[in-house]
Amino acid sequence: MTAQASASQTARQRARAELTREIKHEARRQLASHGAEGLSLRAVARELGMVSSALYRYFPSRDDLLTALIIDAYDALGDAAEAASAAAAAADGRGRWRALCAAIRGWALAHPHEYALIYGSPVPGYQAPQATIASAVRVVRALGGVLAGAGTGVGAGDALPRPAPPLPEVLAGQTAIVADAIAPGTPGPVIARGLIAWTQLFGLISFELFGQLVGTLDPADEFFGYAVEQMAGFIGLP
Amino acid sequence: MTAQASASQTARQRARAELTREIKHEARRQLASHGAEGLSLRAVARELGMVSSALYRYFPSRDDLLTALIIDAYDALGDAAEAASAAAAAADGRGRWRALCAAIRGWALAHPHEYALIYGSPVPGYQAPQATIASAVRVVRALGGVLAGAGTGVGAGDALPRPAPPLPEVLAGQTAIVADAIAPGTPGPVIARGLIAWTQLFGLISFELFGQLVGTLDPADEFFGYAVEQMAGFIGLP
DNA sequence: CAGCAGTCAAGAGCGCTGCTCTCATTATTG
DNA sequence: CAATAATGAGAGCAGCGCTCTTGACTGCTG
Repeated sequence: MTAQASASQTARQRARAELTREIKHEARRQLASHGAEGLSLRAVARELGMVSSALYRYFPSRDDLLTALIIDAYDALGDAAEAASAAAAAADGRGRWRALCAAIRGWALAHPHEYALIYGSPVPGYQAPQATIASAVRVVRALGGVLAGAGTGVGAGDALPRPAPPLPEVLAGQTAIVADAIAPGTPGPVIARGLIAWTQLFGLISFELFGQLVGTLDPADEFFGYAVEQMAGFIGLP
Repeated sequence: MTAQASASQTARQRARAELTREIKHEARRQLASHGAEGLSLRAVARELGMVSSALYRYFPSRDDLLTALIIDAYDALGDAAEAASAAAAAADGRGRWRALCAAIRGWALAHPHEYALIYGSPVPGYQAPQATIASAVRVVRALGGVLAGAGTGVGAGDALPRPAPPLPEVLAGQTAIVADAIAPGTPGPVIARGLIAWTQLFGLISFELFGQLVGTLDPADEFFGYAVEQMAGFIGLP
């Protein structure tokens, strides 16, 4: 119920917003160098020249600070994905798929700890709040954009490289929900294959980042490119 | 240089082995209830009725205890995979693939924290020692066993549902190394597709366990089954 | 059989963590 | 201008991983 317009905040409000940003910035720096487990409120406060207890005026707990970083990370990845999707020609489904995969992997390699924060094992007692979901769905929606033009043009699911078996009941309902959210009107089997490609994409990136590929597929660039093309065929992109 | 035969250890040696096992057992219990981050040496010692410093006689650091748990987890998963593979009929490639996937997912769902320990984000400063790799490769080798009978019978990579493009140079070398390790004689494109299926399998399981599927594919049983069949076709299983 | 070397659990203590509470100061509001 | 709310500082609590020292115990050897 403040009479102030949001454009002209009070000095205190501006200072608060500024400090909140600085705290997140410093926390992200520590996250990048020491990982989520090494993120310490006291160290952040120390670096900012304040005392640790003062930090609790801005984030009520360490988990809340982590949640803020998680949302920021989802949004940063969502930005990268949406930008790559928008830059690609709408008619070239496979090209857009390539660009999208490359953008996602590129962001992950550039921000490994932030990627681990959102796609790695969740911190034990930590339950992702509803607020993160809206940001998390953005990258999935970008993938849905590719899917929308995949199977529909040439006659529903028949364009798939192999005849797709009909979906069992529960799965049909689930894919319908997903379709409504990310690619309305897309038939269930196409959605299902897209979701399989989605899990493959992030499974590969996670394996690369988390060290499952060392010693074998170590420079994973070629394998990643190969997988992207194979999965493009798998989801029915021409 | 002890004159004792390993079968008849001294009382001290047996006591040491026993306590080492008990420590790992209690640590695994805490891991299952509080996660890796919540694993506390002091709590383990407390539960065992000893003082924390005594525990350092058995594991020089918390990381060493975690490493022991990681190796145990890889071995447990390897056991489950090998048992499932051995139980399936050798001639039925797709049946063996199904059994293998089900066994791996089943173990993961039954031991989520241990799964997160080995396939989740690695703890920051922690570098997986060489000793873990030997155990980690077992489940991959089990998957290779399925692959060995996949594309070879009907004429190399031509049995694949879609013509597989030739592998780029580096990837060809990498798949050759992998083939030697898990499925000797298998052509590169078959190996590459198998590795893609591998990343898809674990990507899906990780998504399910780490909460990326809640609200959409939440009971993931049907989707998992569908993905297994689709990937079976993808890697060329009849 | 006595003595000695090696092994062990225990205790105290260091520096760190997240978090809470109180208190003085400052900015905003009626 | 005075009341109110927000803010930062400080002290303190319980917990953590880890180190070092101390005293007791075990099993081998002279």
